[in-house]
Amino acid sequence: MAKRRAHWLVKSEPDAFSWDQQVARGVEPWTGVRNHMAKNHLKAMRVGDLAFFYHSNIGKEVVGVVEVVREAYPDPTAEEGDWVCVDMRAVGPMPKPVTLAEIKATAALAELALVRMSRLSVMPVSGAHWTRICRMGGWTG
DNA sequence: GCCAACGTTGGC
DNA sequence: GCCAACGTTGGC
Repeated sequence: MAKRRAHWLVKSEPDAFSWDQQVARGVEPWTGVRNHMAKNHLKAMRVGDLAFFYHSNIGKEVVGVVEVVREAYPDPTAEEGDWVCVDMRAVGPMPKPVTLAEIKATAALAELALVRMSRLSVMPVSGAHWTRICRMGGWTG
């Protein structure tokens, strides 16, 4: 049976860590998650899964796609608690970044966690939502 | 700068 | 174990 990839969305404030930095570094640990729901999503990620890279606060748009290259391991930036991080690799930029405003204006995306749970920083994206956002952003990868 | 959502903390 | 107070995130 073929392995089925899951899809995700991860948020970063570009002030702290931007898409350009992700691209410049290639592979980078995704650290700093301090929310249990988000942590559980990180733990569920498998090598080869793809994720949208979303800029929160500034931009408020999906700017690129990253791939999980190392599954959950202890977050070295956590001083206490069993927080985890994964390693992400930049796959490519969205030809046309998909803004939060566009997502909110799309009825088919009303159930997206980005809309429903605005504070969650790591979330799953259904196959249908993934395809839809890729189409909106001109992503053909 | 304000506010809503929501997680965490601490008193009881 | 409940709940009010408080802090943080993130959109506007």
